[in-house]
Amino acid sequence: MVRRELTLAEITESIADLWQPLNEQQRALLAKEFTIQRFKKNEIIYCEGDKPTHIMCLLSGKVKIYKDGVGGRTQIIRVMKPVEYFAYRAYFANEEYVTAAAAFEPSVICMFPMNIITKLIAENNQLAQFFIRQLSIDLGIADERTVNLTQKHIRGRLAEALLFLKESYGVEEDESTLSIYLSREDLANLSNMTTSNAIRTLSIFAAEKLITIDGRKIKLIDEDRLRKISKIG
Amino acid sequence: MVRRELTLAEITESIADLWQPLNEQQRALLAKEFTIQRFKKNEIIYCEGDKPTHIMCLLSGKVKIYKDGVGGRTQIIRVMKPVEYFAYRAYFANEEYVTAAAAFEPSVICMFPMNIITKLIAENNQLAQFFIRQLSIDLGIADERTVNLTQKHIRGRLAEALLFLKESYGVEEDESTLSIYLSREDLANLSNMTTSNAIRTLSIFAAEKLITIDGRKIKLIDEDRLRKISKIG
DNA sequence: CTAATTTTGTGCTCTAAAACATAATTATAG
DNA sequence: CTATAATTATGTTTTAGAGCACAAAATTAG
Repeated sequence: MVRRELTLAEITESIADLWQPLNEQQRALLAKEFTIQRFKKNEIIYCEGDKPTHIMCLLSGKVKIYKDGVGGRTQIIRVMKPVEYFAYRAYFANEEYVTAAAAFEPSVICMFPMNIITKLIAENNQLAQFFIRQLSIDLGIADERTVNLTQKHIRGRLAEALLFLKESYGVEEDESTLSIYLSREDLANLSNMTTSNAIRTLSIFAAEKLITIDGRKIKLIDEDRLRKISKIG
Repeated sequence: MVRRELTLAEITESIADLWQPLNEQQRALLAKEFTIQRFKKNEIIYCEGDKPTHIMCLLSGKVKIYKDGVGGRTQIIRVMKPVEYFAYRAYFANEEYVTAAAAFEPSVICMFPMNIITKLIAENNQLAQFFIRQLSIDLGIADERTVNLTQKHIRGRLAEALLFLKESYGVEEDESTLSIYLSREDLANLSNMTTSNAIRTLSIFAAEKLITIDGRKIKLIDEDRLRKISKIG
């Protein structure tokens, strides 16, 4: 892959949510201040406890937001796809990060200093409303997720994770192979189970012809039934 | 208890977070539009699936935000104390409620139409920032909670819930009896466990002299150890 | 290419917590 | 005040899922 520089035009097209509400002067300010950073596969983007300074926009690649809990277990809280914004919550709440972020795949991230963003928010109400909306959506997802992760059984949680991955990252040309190739461990951390249970349950799903597996390639065969399994828990 | 009408002065003092950023004209608009509603113990305030129309401010009483999940189980997502705002997330996200709310105790709630609030947000940036901050804080709590509820063991979750209740609602004059008297079922729904496990674990805690129980009165005796149990999970 | 390491797959064991059963209390309703 | 229902308490059984062991396969490093 050629690592040429992205042009300003390409970037501003990508970051529309942030860019569009701004006037000329505000855009000039933002254009002057952002930086682009590249992350390798599995590279950590920020850690729990770090002080937040920048809002990040994933331009390309795939990113996980996760949290290490008790007993060496990890929970993937959400996943980011282009062109989504993340890493700003803690700053707004005036906290350190309570989560960490890492790249599933090689990723390109655009960073804007949060002090600029708060300045822009203060003078641009549409931008404020963008964040209100985004945070509200994410909070709803978090509430939903809490209940699903705590109440559903393993099969339900894994089925849900597979459908969620399809929804988030889409499928390949065959219309059914997930476009993201996760390790069994990541899949387990997404669905709140041990790695061996993720492996086992995946095998069972394959035996039941709900999916086919070929290494990390997962193909959803019977989505209706997966949806049912996810629903009933 | 006398159910006299609250005066405007009393109310505006209570709702400072919302009121304070506003100018005279905005305050007049808000004062004209709010309503006060009383809820009996255990009365439902709104249901999952309802369309959100008002932001609510709990003036007095105690409220739970909860979610019914699979298999007849319920998860208490958060609890409200005076003078906190709630029930606005879904409106901002342009969704129906994904949670329900009910009164733990007789409660008085001040309701403001959300269309007025959005109008005020559009013209008052401080108000917008209040919501950004609040949503950011709540999202951090939700992320934290997801991991605690999924990874900690029963003892850890119950200890955490007890400490959380102290922090949220405080204690009586003896400095150690929780000011909220929950049913064992509510306690279980708060800590993601069955009612019998809440009862059992509470008894064990009492036997270990971590707490004393007298009906629904719970007294925290050894907070340090409770904190340790909560921490290690 | 070979060795070392990581990831995946399966089987087996063990345990935390759910599910169930049954009293004993305590509220609530008529 | 009594009857009914709900809540609390405890004991027992069952089971979902964690934990562990080990082998096979796939990556990665040298």
